[in-house]
Parts: sequence; structure tokens; C-alpha cells
Amino acid sequence: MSASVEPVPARRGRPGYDREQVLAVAVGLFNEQGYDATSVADLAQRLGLTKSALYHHFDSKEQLLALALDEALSGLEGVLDAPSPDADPAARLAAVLRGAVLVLVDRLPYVTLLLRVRGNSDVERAALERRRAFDHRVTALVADAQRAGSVRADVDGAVVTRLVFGMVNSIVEWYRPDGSVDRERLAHDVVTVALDGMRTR
Amino acid sequence: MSASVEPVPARRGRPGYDREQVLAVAVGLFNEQGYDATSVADLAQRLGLTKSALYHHFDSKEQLLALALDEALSGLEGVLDAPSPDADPAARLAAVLRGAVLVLVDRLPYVTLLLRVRGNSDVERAALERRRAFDHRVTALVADAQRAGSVRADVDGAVVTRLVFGMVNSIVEWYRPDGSVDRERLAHDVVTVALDGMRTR
DNA sequence: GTCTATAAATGGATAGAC
DNA sequence: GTCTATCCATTTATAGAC
Repeated sequence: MSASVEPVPARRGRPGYDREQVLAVAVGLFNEQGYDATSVADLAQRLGLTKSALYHHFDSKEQLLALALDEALSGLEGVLDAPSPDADPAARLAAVLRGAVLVLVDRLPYVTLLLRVRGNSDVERAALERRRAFDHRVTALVADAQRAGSVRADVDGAVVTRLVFGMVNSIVEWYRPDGSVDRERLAHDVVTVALDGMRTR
Repeated sequence: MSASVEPVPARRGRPGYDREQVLAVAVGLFNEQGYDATSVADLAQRLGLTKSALYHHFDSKEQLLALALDEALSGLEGVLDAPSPDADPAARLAAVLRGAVLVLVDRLPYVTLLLRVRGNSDVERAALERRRAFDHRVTALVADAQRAGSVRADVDGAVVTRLVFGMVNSIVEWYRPDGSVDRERLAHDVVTVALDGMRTR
């Protein structure tokens, strides 16, 4: 490979976005206003471009949505696919909880968008389907932990799973990477509260 | 008061919806598709009316949103305004948690809609402002409980509050009144998991 | 209280010049 | 890679008949 003359596609003159930059800005706007409430004109305005210039970067508004949702889903699926050193269901569960928080924080805008999808189109329905598959795998993990005696059995396993992952998912509503809570601290706090609750003992 | 001849505004011929019925159907549709993705034509179709007939019932699509959001907010505010017999912050907190779950379940569609509002208009921003006020009052309650030693102090009070109410709010994502989980049972489970966590001891 | 018809604006998306 | 100009479907909302 010979040395490249242009270190990075040098910016000169007009903005000159690439697809990933456009996607990042689009997702930010979708999260601010909602996907449906965001027009391609809104996006063009935020980028300082015209609509036509935008359509040079992607085929449709929905394609941007599909790319963003895949970014979120692949991250979450990675948490479950990661080989676990533990056979102990309780340890696996704690690792998955922690991993989910970290993915959520690291891909915050993408996961935020995912969690707001309602199934309004084929793209959205496909994403919901992948999400459901993820949820089922987690529910199975909680059921394992219940059988092993490490998760309370006086509450339905599916209900605990939903409550605890509802807690995790709610992080997108308020967490800001530039805020005072760092990602490791947050992951630790979530695992603590999920496992042992808020009450002192 | 003399006996009414017509027990209930009798239905005869055309549907003849009143405002509340229209509102209920509208909120259901907003929750299915999203407020922005739902057109007045969609709503008219679901009601079996024309758009024009609908505009006889309300002034604008946004007025429906405002009415729905007030229904949710007044319910939640009622939980905090309810006079508490206890001075103990821990007991007050448990009562608020339980009350919030019950309001959420009893006004499920309205609270669902509220929790999805992003601040896209004056109506939405006013609702977010009322929600923030509610959150602040709850956070203050948790801080009281921490000072009293009944809530763990090794996690930031504002973070615990957000996590636990995130858990409560996430109920709208899956709870169905006709399902297998009844409201009292759910409220009990939420208080249990929020206070003591999912882990066995 | 519901209808048909239509206004006025905005939506996503494309054509073709530079 | 961005522009101006435009297409056509759909949107919120209104006018006026029954």
C-alpha cells in the first residue's frame, strides 16, 4: 500500500459529509423530534444542505432508520453472544446486565431510537422482531437463575426480567455521556440496584 | 332532580361519539402508531367517520393530545398530593411507588402517551414541564429517605430515583389489563424488586 | 352531527444543471 | 456532491350542503 496523499478525505469548500456522519446527525434529530416528526427537509437544514444533496447519500429516509437500528441491535446481541467464562447463571446474568448498560451508553443515540420504534413499517417490525428475540434469551437466562436459586422465585420470572430491563432501558431517557455519571459507575449502580434494591439492610 | 327519561344518551342510528370516546380511541391510535405518524384521517377511519365529522368534536389534533396528557399528569400528581398517614420517608416512598404503579395501570393509555412526549410543540413542552416537577418532588422524597438511612447512600439519590421510576414507567411497554398479571400483584412486585432487588438472600 | 369537496401546506422523492 | 425546480401523494383544516 503506497502512502496516501490525502490523510483523510480532506475537507475543503462545502461540508462534504460521508454516510456515517449523515447517519449520526439524522439519528440525533430523530431522537429530538421523533422519527415521524422529522422531515428530510429538517435534516437537510441541520446539515446545511438541500434535500437533493441528502438523497445523494442515501436512498430513503427509512434506509437511515434501518442502518441506525442495526447498529443498536448488533450491539445488544453482542452482549448475549459474548462467550461467558462462568457457568453460574447468576454471574452470567450480572454480566449481561452490565454489558447491556455499557452498550446502551456507548451507542446511546442508536439504542434510544431502537427503544422508540413502534412497528410502523417493515423496517420497524423487523427491528421489533430482533428485539423480541433478545428479550426471550434474557428471560431464559433469568429463568435459569431462578432454578439455580439465585433469583427470587416469589415474583414471576418474566415480570422481573421486564422490570429490570425496563430499568436498564430507561437510562436512555436521561443519561448524557458528558454528564457527571461515568459509564462504569452507572453500570455498577444498575447492577447493584437491580440485584439488591434501593433499601438499606 | 326529576327522573331522566333517557337513562344514557341513547345510541340510535349513527355512531354518535362524545368527546371522551373520541379521545379514548385517539389515544389508543396514538399509542399504536405514534402521535405524529397518526393522521386525522387514520382516526376518522378507525371511528368510522369522516375527518370533517371529527372536527365537530374537537378543534385540532393537538387539543386531543393536550386532553390526554392532562389525564395522565393529574393522576400522577394525585399520588404525591394524597395526604400520607406516615411521617417515615421510607413508608411514604413505598406508598408513592405503589401509587404510581396503580395510576399507570389504571390510566395506562394516557400515561403511555405522556411517557413518549418529546417536546415537539407548546403542548408537549408544557407536559414535560409538569413531568419534571413531579420528578423533582419524588427525588426530594428519596433524598429524605437517604438522610433517614432507609435508602442506600452508596448510589447517588438522583440516579436511584431515575432507575427505579424508569422501572415503573417501563411497565407501559408490556402491561395489558386483560393479561395474567393483576394490578395489585404488579404493584406489590414492583415495590418488592425496587426495594430489595431480584437476588435471593 | 355527518357528509362531499376542496383549500393550502408539507411530506418524500426525482430530474437535470453545474 | 451540491444546487434549483418540480412531481405527486398526503397532511391539517375549512366551507357549505343535508
